[in-house]
Amino acid sequence: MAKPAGARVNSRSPALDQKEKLISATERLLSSQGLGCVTTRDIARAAKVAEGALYHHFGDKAELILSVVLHQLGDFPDVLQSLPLQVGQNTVQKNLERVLESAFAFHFRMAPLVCSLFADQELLARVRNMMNERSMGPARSTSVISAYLRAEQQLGRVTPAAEPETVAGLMLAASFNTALCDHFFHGGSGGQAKAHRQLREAVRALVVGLGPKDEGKRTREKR
Amino acid sequence: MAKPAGARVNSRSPALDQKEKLISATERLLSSQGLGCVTTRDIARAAKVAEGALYHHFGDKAELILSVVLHQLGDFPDVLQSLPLQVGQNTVQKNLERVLESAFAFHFRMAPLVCSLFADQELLARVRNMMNERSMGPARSTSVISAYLRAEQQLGRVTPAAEPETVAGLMLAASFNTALCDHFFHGGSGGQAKAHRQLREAVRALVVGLGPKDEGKRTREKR
Amino acid sequence: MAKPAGARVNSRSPALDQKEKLISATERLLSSQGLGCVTTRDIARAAKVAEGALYHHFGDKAELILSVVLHQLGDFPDVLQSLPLQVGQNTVQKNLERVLESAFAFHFRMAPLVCSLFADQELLARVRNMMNERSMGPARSTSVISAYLRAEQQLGRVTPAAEPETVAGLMLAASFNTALCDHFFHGGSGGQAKAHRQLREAVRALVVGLGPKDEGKRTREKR
Amino acid sequence: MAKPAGARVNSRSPALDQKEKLISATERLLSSQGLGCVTTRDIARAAKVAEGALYHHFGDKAELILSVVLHQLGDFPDVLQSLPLQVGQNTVQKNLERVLESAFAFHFRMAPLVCSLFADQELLARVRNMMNERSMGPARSTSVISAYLRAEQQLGRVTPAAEPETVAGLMLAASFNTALCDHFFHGGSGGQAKAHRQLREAVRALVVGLGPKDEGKRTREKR
DNA sequence: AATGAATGAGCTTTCATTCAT
DNA sequence: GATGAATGAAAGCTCATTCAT
Repeated sequence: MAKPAGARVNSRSPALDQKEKLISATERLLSSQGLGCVTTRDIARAAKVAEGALYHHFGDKAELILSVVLHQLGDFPDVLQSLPLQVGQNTVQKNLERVLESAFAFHFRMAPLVCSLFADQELLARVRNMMNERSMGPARSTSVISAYLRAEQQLGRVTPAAEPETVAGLMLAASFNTALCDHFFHGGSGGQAKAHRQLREAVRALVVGLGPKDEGKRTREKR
Repeated sequence: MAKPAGARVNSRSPALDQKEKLISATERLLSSQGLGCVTTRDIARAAKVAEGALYHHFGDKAELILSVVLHQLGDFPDVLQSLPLQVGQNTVQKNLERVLESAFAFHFRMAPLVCSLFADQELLARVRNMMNERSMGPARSTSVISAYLRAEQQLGRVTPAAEPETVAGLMLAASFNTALCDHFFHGGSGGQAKAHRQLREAVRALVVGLGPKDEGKRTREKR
Repeated sequence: MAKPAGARVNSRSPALDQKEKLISATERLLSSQGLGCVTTRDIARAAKVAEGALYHHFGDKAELILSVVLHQLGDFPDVLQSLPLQVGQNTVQKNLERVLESAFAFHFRMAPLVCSLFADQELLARVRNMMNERSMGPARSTSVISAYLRAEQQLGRVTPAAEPETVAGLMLAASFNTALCDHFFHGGSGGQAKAHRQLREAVRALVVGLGPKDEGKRTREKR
Repeated sequence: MAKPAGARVNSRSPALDQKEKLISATERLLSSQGLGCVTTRDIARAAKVAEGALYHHFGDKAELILSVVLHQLGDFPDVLQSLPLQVGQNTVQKNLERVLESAFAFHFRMAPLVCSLFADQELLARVRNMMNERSMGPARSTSVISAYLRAEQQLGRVTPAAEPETVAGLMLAASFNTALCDHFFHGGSGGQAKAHRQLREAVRALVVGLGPKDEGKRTREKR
């Protein structure tokens, strides 16, 4: 992701160029064709690179796919970094809605690829290992959100009766599920608007029961 | 043309036998190897059937896969049929927990296959069409659960503030997500117990905010 | 071809029925699809007969094909039988034209099948043997025509300079060639009219040089 | 991308080598086994090339066959180019005999393959299109020969009564027919000598009627 | 490093033939 | 005899991977 100033005027090291071109071409193809139908030839052609070059940068096709998965999975958590700053700001609901919007964008992007890994258990296992080693996975997002919720509990803006981990998990589940269904039933072209509305309602449903005891109604009224 | 009752004691028409053997062998293989890695050869061998037989019973490989998907998807909704009978019985939470247990078993079984359809957009499209024609999909489950919730609202056991559709959706999302993550991160062998606990907590989190206003604590105490 | 009065009211022996149905169905299919694309299943379906029945009547598929070839090849020479009767009648040219018309109809029918035998040298060899054993082949047609020509030479209606065998061969070659080209270049739907005109001209070209010395012009004028 | 002059002494670009090897191996196999029995595996083995290589050079098997057909069909018309130069030389009969000799060699080579195309109507259609686009076909040969005949008519060496087109067509029909029958009835190993004699006689039969009026020894005079 | 022609194992699918009913 | 489900060898074709240039 860092972009070192290249020595050559016109580009970074061609090697890096190629590697990135391969990854982004693969990403593009995967989003339109499905893991099982993308060939190394397609990729090389789309990246405008020789087929053999793929094997300079990646041990095999699976490794390239792995890189793409990593690339896609990598860029989400950053979105969450601003959440802690929102503690006590706006309304809890508004803050959570904003987070879910990002989460959804992320889930919407990565769902087809991540799901299609199930088509190749071996590849899935490799991804699993990789993610375990780097402790990636939804746990991180969950913990950011639940930390936020705990902080709001401290401020009395969320009932202490709520289980932050569970609520966070529910929210992310809703987001991922909505994204997945959109792809599954509408080929990813289904009403994004509808998806967002669903998510807002999910947040509200959760917040309804999370507001400070005597505030329950008000929270709802604010919205 | 006549289909004489088989002379063999132990089986129905061999044709049906073969068809079923093919489907169940495929089901088995798919769950252990992934859609993209299962060949017709594997299937025939596992079903102890000639490779050509596959094409007597199914137009092509995709149609067989489709049958398996249908087979897996088909047996869930029945589980929900008893839910309406529970209205007013036990506690709301207990009833929902029980439903989610079935849902989870179903989701746990079908998630890998359904997800792996994303690896083959063409096949996915066929499944999509099939499901649309038969109006399968999560909408049905959601509506059963939300109908139940509405009934409980009438009885005053669930706060009228709750949006039944949304709550039902959240519950199913939680179930599917838990199942999926279990497969993704633990190869399906991860702690089923842990998954069930998570789901119970999810139900509680939702019920916390859904109990009748002055009962919130009690609901929790009961558990 | 003989049709013995069947014992049963409604049909001849079903076995014969089947055999004929198979042959004529095959004939029909071959004329529209090409030897290499006609499967035993197609044949059985077209003949409304079980696939296995084919093997009661014929040792294998090739034998059925062989029968069809025989059937097609068989019905021509009869057409020529009336030629000897024409000696001295009408004009030579008219008589030859009439013969060529029949020859062409025959050639037009059998050319695609006979030619497609070249796609399977083994089958071709079997046909060859069969034809040799029965001394089938163009030799017979040639000899009928050349006998006719010789007779006309006796009558002075054809110049003695003509080589009857050669002329007969040229005529049949023209007929077969015209039929073949029609199929090859126009899929058999090419102008039949044009083909007939070509053949008439071929006959004339040959007769022009064959007429008795002082009759050459007249022959042509008559036409 | 650059195509360096091969380091190997003995060959052109290996790619060209392969393509040619494939074509000539296919040609060889086709002449001994028949279109319907030659598999891509056979071809690859005979060409000492990997099976996959076939698909680098040709879109599919049919395209390779097409190339072979083109290759066979391509080299004839050149033979005719010298014919115009013979106008007025030698005797008409000698000139025509010489042409027919070449034609026969050509027909003898290509007949089995061209005929076997009838076994696969789809392939036949492709060949038909290809030939139409390039205006190949017997028309060209016919027109060269008939142009020659017309020139000889001008010189008075051929009677003006002859229809050059028709005579040319008859000659080529005789040639093709002779070749075809040789393959059909004698597997291509039948007496070539006999075939040549037949053709010479055919030419004579035609020329008998084509000689100039005052030269033709009667037969010709009359016409 | 970069190329892309070449490889060949392995895929889905077809089809002549068999055989229990 | 008649059936058609079942067989399995073999077909055409694909594609991840290698390697000479």
